[in-house]
Amino acid sequence: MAEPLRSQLLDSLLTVTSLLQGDMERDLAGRGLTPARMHVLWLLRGGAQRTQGALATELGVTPRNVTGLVDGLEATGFVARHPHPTDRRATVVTLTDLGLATIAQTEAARAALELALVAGMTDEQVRSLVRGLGTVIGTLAGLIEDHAQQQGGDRA
Amino acid sequence: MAEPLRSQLLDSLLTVTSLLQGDMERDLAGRGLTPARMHVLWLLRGGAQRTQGALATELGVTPRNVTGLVDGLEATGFVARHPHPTDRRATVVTLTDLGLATIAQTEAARAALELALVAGMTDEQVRSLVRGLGTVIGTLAGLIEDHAQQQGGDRA
DNA sequence: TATTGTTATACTCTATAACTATA
DNA sequence: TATAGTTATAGAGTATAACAATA
Repeated sequence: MAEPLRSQLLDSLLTVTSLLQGDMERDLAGRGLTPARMHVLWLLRGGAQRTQGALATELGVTPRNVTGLVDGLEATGFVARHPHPTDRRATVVTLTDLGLATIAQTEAARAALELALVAGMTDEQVRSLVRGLGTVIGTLAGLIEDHAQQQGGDRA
Repeated sequence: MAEPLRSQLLDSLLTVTSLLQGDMERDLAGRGLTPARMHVLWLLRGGAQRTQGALATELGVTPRNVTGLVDGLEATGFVARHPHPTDRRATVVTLTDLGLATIAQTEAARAALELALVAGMTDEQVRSLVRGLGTVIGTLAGLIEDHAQQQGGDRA
C-alpha cells in the first residue's frame, strides 16, 4: 500500500468527522441547545416518556448529570417533569410542544443533509462509499474491542 | 435515489465519527490528557515554539482559555513557559521531554491506525473510498459556506 | 493607543460522595 | 436494604469583561 494513499484515508475520515460535527453543533447552537441536551431530546422524540434513571442509563452518564441536563432543558422550555404514576421516588420527563417542534426541525435538517450528500453521486457511487465505510466501521469496532480486552486483562 | 441507501450514508458517516472520536479520546485519557490539551501539544510538536496569543489564534479560542490550558499542561509537566526574548509582555510555550515523547506516541498510534484501516482493503478499494469521501467533504464544505453566508446576510 | 496575558465571573458537561424520600 | 433523584463538591472547557504591564 502506497504511503500517501494510506494516510489520505485517515485524513479524509478525520476531516469528515470534524465538518459533520461542526455543522451539527452550529445547528444546535442556533436553537439554544447543546449536544448533550439534544441527546436527551432525541431519546424523548415521538412523545416517548422516560424516568431520569432511564435517561442516565441510555445516555451512559450519572444520574446527577441527568438532573443538570433536565434542569437546563426545563428552564429553557424544552421538557417537562411529571410525577411517576406509581413510584413516588421517580420523575418522568417528556417533551413540551417546543421540544417536539425542535426535534421535528432537527429531523428535517438531517433529511436535507442526507439529500445534499448524495446529490452529486450516482447510486453506484453511494453504494460503493457505504460499502467502504462498512469495512472501516468493522475494523474500528474490532480495534476498540481489542483495546477493551487488553484493559480487562490489565485489571485481572 | 433509494431512501434506505440515502440514509445509510449519513448513518455510516456518523458511526465512523463516533467510533474514531471515542477511540482517540480513550487513548488520550490513558495518557492523562484531554482533547483540548492534546490539540495544544499537537501545535507544538517537533519542537515548535508559540506565544500564547499565537496558540489562541490557531486553536480558535480566547486568550483566557489558553491560560487555563497551558496552566494545566504545565502543572502536569507536558509544556513549559518561557519569557519572550524581545517582548516582555509575551510568553513562549514549548514542549518538555514528556510532551515530546507523548506526541511521538500519538503519532505512532495514528500510523498504526492507518495501517489497520487499510489492512483488509485493496489499493483500488481504498482509492475508491478516498474518492467518495472527497466528494462528501466537498459537499459538506459547500453547505457550511452557504450557512455562513446566510448568517452574514442575516446580520447585514 | 494597542497588545499580551492575567484575574474575575459565569455557564456547560462531567464525576464521586453523601443524603432524603420512597420502595 | 435497595433505589430515585437530590445537594455538595470538584475538575475541565468555553466565554466576556476589566485590568496591569508592556509595546
